[in-house]
Amino acid sequence: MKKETRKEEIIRVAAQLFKQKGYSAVTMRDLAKAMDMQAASLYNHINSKQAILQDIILEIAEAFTEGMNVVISESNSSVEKLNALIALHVRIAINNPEGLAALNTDWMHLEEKLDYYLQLRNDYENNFRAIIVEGIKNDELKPVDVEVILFSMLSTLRSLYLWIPKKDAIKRQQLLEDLTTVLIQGINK
Amino acid sequence: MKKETRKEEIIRVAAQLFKQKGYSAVTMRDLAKAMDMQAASLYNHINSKQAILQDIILEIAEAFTEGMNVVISESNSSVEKLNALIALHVRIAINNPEGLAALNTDWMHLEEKLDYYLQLRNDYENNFRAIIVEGIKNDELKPVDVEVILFSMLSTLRSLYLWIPKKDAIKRQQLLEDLTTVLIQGINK
DNA sequence: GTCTATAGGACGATAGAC
DNA sequence: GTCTATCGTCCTATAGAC
Repeated sequence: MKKETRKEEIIRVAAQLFKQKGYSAVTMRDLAKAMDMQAASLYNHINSKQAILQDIILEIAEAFTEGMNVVISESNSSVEKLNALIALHVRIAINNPEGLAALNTDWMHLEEKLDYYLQLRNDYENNFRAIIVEGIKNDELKPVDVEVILFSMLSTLRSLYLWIPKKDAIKRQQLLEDLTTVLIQGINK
Repeated sequence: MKKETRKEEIIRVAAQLFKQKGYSAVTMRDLAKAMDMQAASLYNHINSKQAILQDIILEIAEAFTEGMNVVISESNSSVEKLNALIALHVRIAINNPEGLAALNTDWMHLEEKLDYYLQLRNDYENNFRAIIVEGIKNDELKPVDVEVILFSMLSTLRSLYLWIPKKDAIKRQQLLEDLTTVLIQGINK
């Protein structure tokens, strides 16, 4: 494990604050206070507040894109692909819940990089949708409206960052199994 | 239908802006521009920016509390209660998607009313959890971890405001039926 | 790499004329 | 009920000393 640079530390602490209050409500003075330094000193490590947001969001968005490509190329059945996507979301949510919070709630405050982010998100959703369509076509999934399935799964998976931090390590292992059951098999007996 | 007062109009337009950029990023000058008036003039109708947020969020939070009380007193089986809760969320999301956005993403910017809001939300979640526990106990639901079921259902239902506006009226009627299938029966064939 | 000082502008909100 | 003018504060970011 490489030692964390000062810049990485600032970005990590910023993500924590963004999760609590949102990007717009966090000031550089707030961030400086949490880092135990003066606001002006932050600018020796980062270029702007906006650049911090870009770092946080784009790193995760690109991890999802990469993960999706692996799932598409390596998994076989549609249900297998959906299982792999659930695992992808759980893994990223455990690794970086604060960054995911920023991605989910503050993406609209991206400036130059907004279009790039929206393109990544759109591609991801289209790939997710195609897997569901395929699953219905080959009779693996119930013939429910594709958009409703997509919406329900993505809503749950995108909210994981809110719940993961409340679970201890043991329960997190169980989470993946239970979540797969609920999302794929339903809760009705 | 009563005619909309100027105050109600301001609050409605504010909710639209809050949904787009979040409470902190919307300025009174933004709101004034959307209302086609000067920022100072807003203060003849509302007391403060904070008071607008309170109006939007607490009205919806209280509607959920009232809806939950009706569900608990009127429905019989656990699955029936869950069906009624899904319908409650769909109804409120259709009526006021902008207000729901503020409730979901800007509740932490409530000041004096924050504790009251958190109490309502906590009571609501406890009632929801009790219904799931009851359903597992009387063998209506699969014995999956209660928190995972609660998390999955609430995540989907709380995100409805993002998807409802994208659907036309016909598809909205279908939404309730499909959503119930997905959330209760699962998607696996 | 951190500090003090501050530029230059935007913020929420009020005063008072009409 | 809306306007113009403005107050006092806070914002992001830079300059320059150490």
